[in-house]
Amino acid sequence: MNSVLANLKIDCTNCRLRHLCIPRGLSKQDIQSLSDLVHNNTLIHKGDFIYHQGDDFYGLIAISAGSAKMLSTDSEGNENLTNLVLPGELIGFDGVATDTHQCSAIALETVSYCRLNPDNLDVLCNQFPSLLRELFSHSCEAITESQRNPSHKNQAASKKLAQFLLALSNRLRSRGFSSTEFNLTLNRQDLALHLSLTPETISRLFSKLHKEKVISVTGKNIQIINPEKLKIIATE
Amino acid sequence: MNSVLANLKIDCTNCRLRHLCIPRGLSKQDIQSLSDLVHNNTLIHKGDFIYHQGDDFYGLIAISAGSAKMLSTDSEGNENLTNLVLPGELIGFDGVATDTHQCSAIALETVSYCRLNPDNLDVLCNQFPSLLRELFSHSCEAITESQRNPSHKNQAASKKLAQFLLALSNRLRSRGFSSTEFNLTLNRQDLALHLSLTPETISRLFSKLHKEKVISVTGKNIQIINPEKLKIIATE
DNA sequence: ACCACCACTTGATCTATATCAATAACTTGT
DNA sequence: ACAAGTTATTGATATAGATCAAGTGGTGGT
Repeated sequence: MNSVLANLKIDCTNCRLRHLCIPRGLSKQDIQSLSDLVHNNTLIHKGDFIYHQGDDFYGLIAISAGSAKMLSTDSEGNENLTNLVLPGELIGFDGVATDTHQCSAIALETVSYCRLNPDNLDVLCNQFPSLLRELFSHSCEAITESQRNPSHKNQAASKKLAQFLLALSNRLRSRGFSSTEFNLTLNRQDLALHLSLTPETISRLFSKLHKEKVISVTGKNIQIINPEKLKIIATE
Repeated sequence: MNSVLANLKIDCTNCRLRHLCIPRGLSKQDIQSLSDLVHNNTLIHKGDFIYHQGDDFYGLIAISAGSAKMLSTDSEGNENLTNLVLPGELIGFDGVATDTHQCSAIALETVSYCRLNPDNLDVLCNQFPSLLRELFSHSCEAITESQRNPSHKNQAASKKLAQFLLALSNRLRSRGFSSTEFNLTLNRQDLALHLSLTPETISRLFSKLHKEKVISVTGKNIQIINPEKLKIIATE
């Protein structure tokens, strides 16, 4: 490949997201080794599955662009939207313990991702205990997070929505995106599923917050107009 | 110590819980090394804290007898009962990522536990990558579990309670206890907190299930009389 | 550009569970 | 064994959000 595009090849050493992704805590040399083993920047489209619930463990996946949703269907057939995944975030942990994915990961828009497959993950973990240590720490953080702030918890619907919006805003900021205006890639149905509410309630809440000039809602475009007020709603 | 009690000294190689505890996946020799580094069988009483939220990471702790509750207070001061812990279960993961415990662990009755302190954990993980691998797997399982089956999720109160009782019954069975009759060490208030309900609702549900002869409730003693019916309630 | 479909909004009603309140049954300490 | 405090039960009422229903708007395909 002799084009200018060749110079744009992204690997882990020059990835803008490297401090948010797998290599946290690795040396520069370690990152190079990681980079050699990672499948870089696979591109998929809206609605495509990154992996399906029930699939063999597909490896650890860092979303480099776009967003995805994690969907899990329980034994009764009820769907659960466990997470919204943003660029720089890592998924695939649901396949580690059982070697079978317990959730599906589905693109909400065009998504680009990097993947460390299970074999290479083993190789790398044997070579660099610090990576495994990092992954252990990462997964412990996720447990604590999901147990301490369960978005499903019974509480005022407005509080749940405000907390979701503020958490999303913070995650976007920490990843270099605007924290005050963003595109909500989840639709009302998915958001309702995530917060254990109905689409009608979500819709009414958006209308109310819009009318009260706390946020501006135009379809999927959200602007946070009065973050202070939103924080009050999130805590009352 | 020249008494017969000396012969009862329990270490990881002869612990009845070894297959449920930290050593899953370790060789016999590895288990011996583990045993040498573990503080065995500390005894504490009802209401005592194993560690407090905010404490420095205290290590990984295996409950060998008795039960405990994990309590987490969020920034607004709301308490959350994230888990009930049974003998053979491992806690302390909430201190790994930040080196500070994000939850408190409190004995619900007389509790005996073994502890692997942070320094020895590091030593052991460097020596036996398979232990770290095991811990990583364990924590991934916990993430998946808590995201897939959020006990806080909005759904019929009777369904949440039935699911809780069945899950508890299964955990007890897998640890060699009776799955049909047990002592509920959580009080109504704690159980309400755990399921995001009120103590009044818990009480009414117990009365109803008792009247319908699904379970028998005498204070904290629970007998599961009609497990099939309970399963139906848990899924409807 | 138009049509058909799907997602979203808005309104009216219903219901499960919270809340408030009073009593009953345990615990704990002396 | 008793008193005092705590925890659990039971009842009456209020309310947030689900459900049912109808209408609106945006999107994608031909």
